[in-house]
Amino acid sequence: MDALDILVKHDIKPSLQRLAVMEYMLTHFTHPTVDEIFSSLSPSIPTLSKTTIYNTLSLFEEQGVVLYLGIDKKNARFDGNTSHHAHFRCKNCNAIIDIFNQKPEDVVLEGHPELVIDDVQTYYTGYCKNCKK
Amino acid sequence: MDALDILVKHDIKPSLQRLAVMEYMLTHFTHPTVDEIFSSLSPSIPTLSKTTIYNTLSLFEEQGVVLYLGIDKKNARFDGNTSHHAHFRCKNCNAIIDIFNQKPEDVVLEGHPELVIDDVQTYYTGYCKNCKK
DNA sequence: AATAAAATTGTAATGATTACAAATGTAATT
DNA sequence: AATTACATTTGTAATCATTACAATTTTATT
Ligand SMILES: [Mn+2]
Ligand SMILES: [Mn+2]
Ligand SMILES: [Zn+2]
Ligand SMILES: [Zn+2]
Repeated sequence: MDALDILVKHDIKPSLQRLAVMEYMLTHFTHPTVDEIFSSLSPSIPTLSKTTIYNTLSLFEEQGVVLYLGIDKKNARFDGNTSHHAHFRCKNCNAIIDIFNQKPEDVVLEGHPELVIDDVQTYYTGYCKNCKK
Repeated sequence: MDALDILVKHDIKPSLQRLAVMEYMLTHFTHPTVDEIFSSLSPSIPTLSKTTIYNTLSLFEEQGVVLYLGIDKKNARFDGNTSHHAHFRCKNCNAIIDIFNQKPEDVVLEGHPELVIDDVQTYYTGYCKNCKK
């Protein structure tokens, strides 16, 4: 399913800018920052504004087509992969790595029937292969 | 174990300000923000500076006596309870609730032997008892 | 008491995010 | 095709939590 399909399916009008951002998120599962997305798209869309990136990602997040990651203290990170997975951040190089082999934590719900849980994010912190030792 | 014990055990010189912050964290497991801590302590320590709160919490976090929580998009949150537990944030009232009955996720390590994992934080988002429906 | 080191304080700088109004683009209507 | 309404984008300015830093105060050492 390509960028256009995803946008129309979520009732998001597929403007040039929105398509570009969606396309970027579907081809870069690097959990990019706003600046990284802007810097990458800016050359091909010379009139692009950083505000549009903020607006677009905010809209995408509301509609559930991207994930907001609060794993990085400095910048917001976004993930075009909305399937259930956790994340690891290297304290040294700040890389964010997907952790797919995680057990679903829905067992937790048992203990808190009074809470309505919409989302779960698990963030690991440590050192990646290149940075350890 | 009281505030003084914890500080000396972690080689943190127990100044008046540090003791006050530590004492606050041990009696308020509400995951307070810097402002909340400052506002609460400021009356009794009139010369207190907000920078000191930042410095102190940063030192405490390095020494592992408090936990930094990145669950809140706006402000940093801190937790005087460093035992393994997850957190829930209500999208409406922004309250942060402890989730204790969680299975340890160390099973995840099996799938990523190349990573050195120092810390895990799990953040749930949704609506609390008062705010749901 | 004098000196050195550590901690605190106040103020200024930083920088990511948000607010907002003007400009542009798109769709509907006559 | 012109007009109007509406949605989106853009640029700039404001916000505000956090950090940097130098001056001051406190504490330890000689
Ligand atoms: Mn991911
Ligand atoms: Mn807690
Ligand atoms: Zn690394
Ligand atoms: Zn609530």
